[in-house]
Amino acid sequence: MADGPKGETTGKRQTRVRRNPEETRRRILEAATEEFSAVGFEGGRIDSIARKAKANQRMIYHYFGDKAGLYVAVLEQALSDLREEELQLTVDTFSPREGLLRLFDFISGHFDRHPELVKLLSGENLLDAAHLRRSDATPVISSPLLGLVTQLLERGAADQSLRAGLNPLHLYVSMVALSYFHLSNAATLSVIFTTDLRCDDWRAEHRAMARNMLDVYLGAIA
Amino acid sequence: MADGPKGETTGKRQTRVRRNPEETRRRILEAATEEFSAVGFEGGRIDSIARKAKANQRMIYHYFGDKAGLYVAVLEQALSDLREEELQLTVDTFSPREGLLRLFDFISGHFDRHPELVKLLSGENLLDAAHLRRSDATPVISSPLLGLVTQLLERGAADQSLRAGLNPLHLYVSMVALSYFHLSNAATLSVIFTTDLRCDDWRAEHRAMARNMLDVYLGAIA
DNA sequence: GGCACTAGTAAGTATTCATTTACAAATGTT
DNA sequence: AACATTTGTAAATGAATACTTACTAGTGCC
Repeated sequence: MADGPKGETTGKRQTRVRRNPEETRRRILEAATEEFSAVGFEGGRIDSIARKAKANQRMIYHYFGDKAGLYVAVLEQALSDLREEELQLTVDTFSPREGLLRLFDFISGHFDRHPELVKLLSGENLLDAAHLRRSDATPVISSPLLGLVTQLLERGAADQSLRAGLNPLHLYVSMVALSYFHLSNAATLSVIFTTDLRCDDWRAEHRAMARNMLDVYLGAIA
Repeated sequence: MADGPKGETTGKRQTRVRRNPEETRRRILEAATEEFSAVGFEGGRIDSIARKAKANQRMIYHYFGDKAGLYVAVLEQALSDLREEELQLTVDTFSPREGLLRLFDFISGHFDRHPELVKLLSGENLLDAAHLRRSDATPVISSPLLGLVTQLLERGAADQSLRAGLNPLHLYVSMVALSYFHLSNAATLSVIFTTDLRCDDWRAEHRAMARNMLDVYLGAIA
């Protein structure tokens, strides 16, 4: 039983909520995603995350080990979510060109719907992917989408609707560049060009223009 | 005159180097550029910057006010350097299409030669351009390159080598996307795809592919 | 019901960090 | 030469921060 002084704190304590380890861990992860995507790893604060999660700081160390462990878990969760959606994609019923355009639509749509992923990836690159390199969850971060690009390019070479010998990784990186950059760098671009690159109209128009650029290119590499 | 205890420190002091305020300020700015481009604003450390600069921490506050002031000065310097190079560009003697390709070559070349600018811009976007917004050096951060894009598109519309009505900012942002993303996100892409996107061969090939994509697109919007 | 273990709370600790204080030396001005 | 100002050094300070310690309460198992 508690001694005097400590017994006093018992009176101060609010009644504890029922235990729910999965729910606590989930809330911590969600709060950490919000925090790290807003200010990056070094800007993130453990006490701020605990507060947002309505959990004790101790629980962060209990579930994740340390701040870096939490951050890696956040990255893995975000990349795992992306992978889950990528695994739903099928492009078998489309022509190679249309299939590639559908992949572009998926990529740009996913980044539009998940600005936190854009921020997390940008932040992790700032740190030279030092934390992601430590991840041992390779299967959850690997992207099946490159495989789809490869398949489509092979199919296009076979039916001669696309030129043979195209490098899928180069094409993939260009497609992602056209989907990602206007989101990731919207803040500085808006300041430098005194134009709001964040409004929905601008973004929709930009996606359409970028999609058209890709489409024209795919038509030309026929 | 020094009192007793403090007089003792005189004996400890190394002989001071000759004063050179411009040189000290330059070394601090250079060291801060290195530090902030490596780890971002929040990851940057004043003592680390002072050490790299071979200057006293006090001097950082003397010249720049505070950490944020130093960071803004770093951003302004980097953007001013870019602007200086952009102001050297002329595309008057080129066809609109060739002129735009030359601008693409400039953009991608500048980012290749200045990886610290890529990191600084990515880092500042992570912070929602909060520091850049505070900059009052608007003339040095504004980019003349968009004006060149605009001129070329207008000239192309006039001589009918390019379609009329194209939005210069959308085209500009796409051109920068194709020049920047493979550099800014090379770290995470290398981990996810277990391919080194940092080697020179990969980058040269990627630039050529991206340039071709732009070229094809410009040909198609004739 | 008792015991062992885990989830969770509250508070504390050591270190880090940006910034300031106090002062000395170099330099410019009179 | 004396004085004023600026550049620069060294150390200190207060706040922030990640993480740990000590403990309590909830839960599972026997």
